[in-house]
Amino acid sequence: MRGIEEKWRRKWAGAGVYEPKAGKGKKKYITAAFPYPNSPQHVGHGRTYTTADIYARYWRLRGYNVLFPMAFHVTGTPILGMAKRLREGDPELLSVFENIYGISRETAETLTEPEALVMHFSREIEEGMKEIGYGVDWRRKFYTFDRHFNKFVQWQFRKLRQKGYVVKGTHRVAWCPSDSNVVSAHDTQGDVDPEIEEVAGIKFRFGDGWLVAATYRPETVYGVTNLWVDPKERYVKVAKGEEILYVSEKAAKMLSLQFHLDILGKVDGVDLVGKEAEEPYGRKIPILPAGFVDAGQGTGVVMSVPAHAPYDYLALRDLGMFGKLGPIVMLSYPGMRPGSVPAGEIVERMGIGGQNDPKAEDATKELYKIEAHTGIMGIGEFKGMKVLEAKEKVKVRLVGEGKAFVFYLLAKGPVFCRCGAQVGVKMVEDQWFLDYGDEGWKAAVREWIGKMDVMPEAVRKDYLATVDWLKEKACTRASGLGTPFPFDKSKIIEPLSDSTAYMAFYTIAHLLRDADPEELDEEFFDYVFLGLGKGRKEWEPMRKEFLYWYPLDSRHSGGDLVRNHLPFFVFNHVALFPEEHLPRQIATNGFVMMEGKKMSKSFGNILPLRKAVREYGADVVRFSVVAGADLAQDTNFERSVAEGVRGRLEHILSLLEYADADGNGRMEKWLKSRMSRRLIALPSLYEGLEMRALAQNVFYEVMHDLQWYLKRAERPKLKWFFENWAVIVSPFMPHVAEEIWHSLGKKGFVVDAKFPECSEGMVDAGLEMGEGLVGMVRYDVEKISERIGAKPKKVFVYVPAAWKFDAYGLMREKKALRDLIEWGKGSGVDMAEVSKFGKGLMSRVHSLPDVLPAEGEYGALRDAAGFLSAELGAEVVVRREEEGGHAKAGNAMPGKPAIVLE
RNA sequence: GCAGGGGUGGCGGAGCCUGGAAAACGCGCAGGGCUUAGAACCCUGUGGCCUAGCGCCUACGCAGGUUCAAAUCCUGCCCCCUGCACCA
Repeated sequence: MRGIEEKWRRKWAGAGVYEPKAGKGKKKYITAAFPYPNSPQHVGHGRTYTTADIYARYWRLRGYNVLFPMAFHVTGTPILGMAKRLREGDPELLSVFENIYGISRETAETLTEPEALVMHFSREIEEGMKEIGYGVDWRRKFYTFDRHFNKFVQWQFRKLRQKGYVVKGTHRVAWCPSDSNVVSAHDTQGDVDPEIEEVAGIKFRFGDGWLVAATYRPETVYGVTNLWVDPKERYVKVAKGEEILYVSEKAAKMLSLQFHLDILGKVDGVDLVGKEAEEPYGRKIPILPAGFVDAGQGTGVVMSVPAHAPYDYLALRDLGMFGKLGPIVMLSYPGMRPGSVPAGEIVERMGIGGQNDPKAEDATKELYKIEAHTGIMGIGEFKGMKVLEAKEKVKVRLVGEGKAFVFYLLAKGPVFCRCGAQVGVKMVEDQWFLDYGDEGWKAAVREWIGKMDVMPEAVRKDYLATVDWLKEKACTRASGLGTPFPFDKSKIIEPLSDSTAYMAFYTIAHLLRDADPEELDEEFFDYVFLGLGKGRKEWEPMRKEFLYWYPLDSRHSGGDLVRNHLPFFVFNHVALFPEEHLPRQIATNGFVMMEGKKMSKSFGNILPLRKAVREYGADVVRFSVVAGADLAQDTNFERSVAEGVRGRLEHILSLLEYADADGNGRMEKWLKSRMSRRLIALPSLYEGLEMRALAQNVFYEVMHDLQWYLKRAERPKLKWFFENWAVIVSPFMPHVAEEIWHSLGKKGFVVDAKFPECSEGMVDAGLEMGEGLVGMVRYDVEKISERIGAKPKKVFVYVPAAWKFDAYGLMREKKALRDLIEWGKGSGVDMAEVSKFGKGLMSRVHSLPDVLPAEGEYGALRDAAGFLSAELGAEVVVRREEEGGHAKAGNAMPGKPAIVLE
């Protein structure tokens, strides 16, 4: 198999089959998301590319000029970390390289620079793509750190800025103060996702300044009875602008990432205890000690609402002060007993001992859920309003009155960086954004998504939902490979922002090989991509190339890009190009699992693409990664299935010996009829990328047909079959198809052949029904033999009486016994029989299937009598019910002949 | 919390949009064929019961409803998966 594959790949390449010329006839331009070369590809990566390649190959067969290019996305930071770890000789990574990627230590030691690393994996991936037979136009290959490409991206950002879509502002990120770096989930201890949440810091007048309590429930300020501090912690007096605040020392450290704070002095928590503070509406409340206060979260000060917060209730009870202070019940909800204290009730119900009882956390969550979602405010300006709405109103009001300020902290905190330091929330100044929150831009994007083809269609909703919640996207990073940001060259454009319009760049990439990147200025790209300005003579070919290939006809990627890359891609196209150059279609697919499990390094179950190709052959791998499930679903790569595919393929190739002849007998007509059905159905299946149905129609069901044909035909004549099958299967299995094509003595390549035209006229439903009948009779006879435990010597098959066919047709049409009885009166048939027949059909009168006419049924069975005799090892006699001879003959129904065994 | 998707045999999954004989196709398993043997391949079977097949019964997360007819349409409930960003 491998020899065959390599032979055809070489011939295709030699003939430049996949290097289309612009400007000739109808075209299809198809791209798949370019790979990030930080590892070799596994079979999972193969799914998207194979899907796109199949799609591209289908359109070639339909006579389109098809462009399917590929490049490498080397932008990003992970590759920097990987190079660093290689430099340091990280044993874990070296082991992954050796055991999973198959890269020797000696080679790994040469890959300590990011550039060397990406080039190594790019070559590896490119080789793999060639080996699996993707019809890529490699002349257009580029890397996203190429200077030509950098110029293109910078042009793109200039255009976006001219439209006001590139903006500058502050931005909050999870931040490690020790590393001075942005922290994401894989940088934290325990891989905690550092989720940023907004909280209200409510100010309580205290001495010369304010004690600040952080809360998610600002609306409960009306129920506050006291403040909590941790007596064992140290607190600090700080200046935030004009204001003087008191917070815990640990909290101050975290807050200083968000605000400029000057530390003025220190005070021990225990010294705060017993003092008084004033809540925003003037009530004096005491400051009390509590053990549950976490000085590292929020501000280290907690406002106490004992009626609605189990912790506050418990801490107050632990102090023996419950009842002396409040409680103030400030909201109610359906099902709450009048006069009850919700926090007290839940604490009693759950039998919670004190503030250190772990169950207190569950009680808090449960009560919060009820109160936040169903609660109604009972006191204050917002009395009668839903808690859910009041929450926001109270916050805005307090902030407006200077009695609170908004800040951010990490949910589920405290979160720790791998280096050990506590992670905080930092406000980054001078951050550049792409303003995907711009309503005008969004509206245009929504409109275009409405017009585009989306496959699978169900995903359209996801795109629209994503567009709705998209807002400013930080588009630069401090480091990494890629394109320098044109308005601040010290920054690099981050990977999801430099990969949104590169499909346009492919159209000219091969013509820029020898160009000086410095000459690729705004004027150049304006002319080539937008037709602006006068242009120069030497730019003409590129302008033509772009105008020919654009718009992009189909974009392919994994479903994981639906929430980021793909909407960005639409946003950027909408911003840059006129409507006639906007993408026409997006197709996304699910993941590939390995033997039912997610592929991952830790499971050690990653099957590299090139290894799979070596083991099973390119065509088998291509088929296996796409045919197992519909586009949207996750699919499963199973070795047993791949082996099954390979086995069937070998079987089918062994039938090539029968490809020397054509025939026009009953069974050849039958096979042509079956195939014609598929040929007629296939275009819409290919165009809709209905992978599961395609797999059935070009492979599995074709096998079934062949098996029946081989059983029924005297001497197989498969020339016509192979001539057509080679073409329709070639998108999935181009190498095998090419081999068949040439063994038939065909000229040219099958990958360039014309998709077989087929007319309805070649479908013979009657013939197929007849064969169905033959199969059914065989099945029934075997069933009966089994039941009576004896092989028959003679089998009588009775075709029903002619009148039954008329009666059946009448029942199908009228669906009423009365009409049949009327008909029976004039037919001369015994009325008892007519009535019995009709009653038998009544229960399923709404779903009677189409059947052959009497002569057709008789003819089909008579023709197959010899075959049935041989199969059943008994003489088979086909008779008409009218001929009589056996009592059971009367049981015959259209589509269900009576059978008598002797 | 918000958004999106999903519950069908031993398993992966068709069927749902557009109601009309659920389980296509594959995997696994069982029996048989071909082989010195094996692998591969081929054939047959695979919810239960049965008055020889053409038959009956039971099944599509749970509970209702609409209909001559519901896996499919409607209502309520239960459970599961994915995403929530600056990152590939």
